[in-house]
Amino acid sequence: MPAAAAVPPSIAFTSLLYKCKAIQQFKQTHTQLIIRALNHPPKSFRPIISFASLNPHGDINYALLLLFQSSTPAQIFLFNTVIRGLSRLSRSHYLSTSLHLFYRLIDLNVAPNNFTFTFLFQGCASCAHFDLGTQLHGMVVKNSFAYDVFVKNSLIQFYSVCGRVRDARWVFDESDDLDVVSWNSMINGHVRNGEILEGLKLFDKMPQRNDVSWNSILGGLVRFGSVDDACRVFNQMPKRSLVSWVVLISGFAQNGRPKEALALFREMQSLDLEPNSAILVSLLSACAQLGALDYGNWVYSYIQKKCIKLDSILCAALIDMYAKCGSIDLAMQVFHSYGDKDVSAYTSAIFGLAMNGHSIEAFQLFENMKSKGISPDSISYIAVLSACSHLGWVEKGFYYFHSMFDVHGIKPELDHYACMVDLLGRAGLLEEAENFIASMPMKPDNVIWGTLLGACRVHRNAEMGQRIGNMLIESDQNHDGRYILLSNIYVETLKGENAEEVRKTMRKRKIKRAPGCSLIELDGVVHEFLAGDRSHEKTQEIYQFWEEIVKKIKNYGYNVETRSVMFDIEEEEKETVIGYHSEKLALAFGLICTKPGSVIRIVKNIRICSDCHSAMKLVSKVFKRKISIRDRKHYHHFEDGSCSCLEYW
DNA sequence: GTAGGGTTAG
Repeated sequence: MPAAAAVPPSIAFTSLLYKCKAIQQFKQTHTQLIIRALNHPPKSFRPIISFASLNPHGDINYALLLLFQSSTPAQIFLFNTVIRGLSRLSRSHYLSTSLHLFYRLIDLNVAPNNFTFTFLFQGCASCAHFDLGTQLHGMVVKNSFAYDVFVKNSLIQFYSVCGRVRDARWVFDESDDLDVVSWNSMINGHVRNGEILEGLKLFDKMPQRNDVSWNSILGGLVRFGSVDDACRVFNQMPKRSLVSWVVLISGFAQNGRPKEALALFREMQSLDLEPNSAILVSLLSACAQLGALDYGNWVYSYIQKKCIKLDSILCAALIDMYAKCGSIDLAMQVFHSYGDKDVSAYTSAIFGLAMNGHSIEAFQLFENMKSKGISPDSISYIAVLSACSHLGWVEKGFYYFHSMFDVHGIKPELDHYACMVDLLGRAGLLEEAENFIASMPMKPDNVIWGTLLGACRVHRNAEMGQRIGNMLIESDQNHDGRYILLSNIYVETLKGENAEEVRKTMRKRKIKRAPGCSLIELDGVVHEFLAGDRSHEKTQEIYQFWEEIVKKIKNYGYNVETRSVMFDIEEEEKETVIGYHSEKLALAFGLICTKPGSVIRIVKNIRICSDCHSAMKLVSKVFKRKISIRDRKHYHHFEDGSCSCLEYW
């Protein structure tokens, strides 16, 4: 035998276990240990239980098994390690297991210590288990572990997460040995509960600030204050960490300011800072909002180049970006190439298929997901209901709506009801939609009524439209879109006077109509057009070319359709206004600047009008171009004279 | 070969 045999294998393997970094290495060593040492020597328990409990690739059940199999006397250290691992998993059944271990310790006459309580409070915080946490707090006070600053900090965190900011503050105020983490936890407690001013007050009083405190304030302003205030704080910060960039970039992306998100990222790049996956998710969301496919492609290639792990969030964001940029094929390529599909990857793909006019495939994917044993969640139901809506499949919609609770125990929320109202409304079943709203177990919100109002317009129901429209503009006076909808319903049902009344009210209340705006990306630069816009550097060319386009498509039967224009302008002017709708300018620009045969992609902030819709169909035929337009609600892929929406919109 | 906490993320 070689000289190494002199070292007893159990000790040799135990020391090897400490050195393992990767799961494969750990498993191999572990297997060898079991084979060569015939069993787990007591000394090997610590590294194995630590790895199994705490490593992301570990196995908490294995740790539990070993803990209970051990014939040596119970050691508080090992119990604490497993409780710590359980707490991290943030699932209530794991929290019960932790509690079970805690009582077992007491049964065995082993005293829990300050570590035990810290980990238990972390578990209570991650499951927001208020009752259990307060009971344990009582024990902590009795055992005077409450003097440990770690225990106190975990209590502050626990109460804050449970929304009990007063209790958290009580722990904080009672203590005289606070450290920087206590301050940060308390500031964050105020901020996450919407008490920004309290958070700021504490921030001002803080003896020393590190970047975590700044980031808490920054995050609070993004969530509950304003992104502009957050910007000001960002500019004042003595030192920014990666988290600061994450917060502000995602703040822009989530508040409908995608261009600023991209601009801030550019600034970050100029400082040679590398983005993490949270930033990439925000960039993808910004690209999705802008329809910026080239930029989105760049993000994807960056992920591949830097070998950034494609987790399920990043994967879902990529699928969403491609789908919203009109490239459903690329979206599905990402989806299929992703090995570890979870419900969010499926949901993004189902949404993407539905929104791009492939509802049948969306249903198939939903069924396919279930057959793989992945349970649909509340959001995936919204995706599949929207697929029903795109096809006008009312019965199927109700089938899914009922199966949600009956089969999967998911209670329908406002969004699901809104999908159903949209489905019924678009299918022309307006009264059924109204009855459905009346049957809701919760109070319908304005989004639901707005959905029905939209359906009233599509189906020209002036009576119901008037009733609901008036109710809506009174209950939410600042929403410009609903005034427009109502006045258009009047115009289209030949009730010009009523329409004029709506306009008057709008003027009196100083409500401005949000301008229609279209975006088109060219070589990574996003160009923006408003209706009748003359600010683009190629304006002259664009307008001239549009005139040529109109001449050509008129030969194929194009007639300017002015039905959906405001009623209070002359017929001739209507033609001019409608003639230069933003998507037409973007289209002309796209035709001038892109190679023949390439796809033209446009994103519009409001819904496309019927005149633009028929013009696009003809252009796709006459100029032999695929045109994809994403409007506020739907996708329109125009090809050879027809549209993927099949006129159902 | 006995450890622990605070900020971000669809």
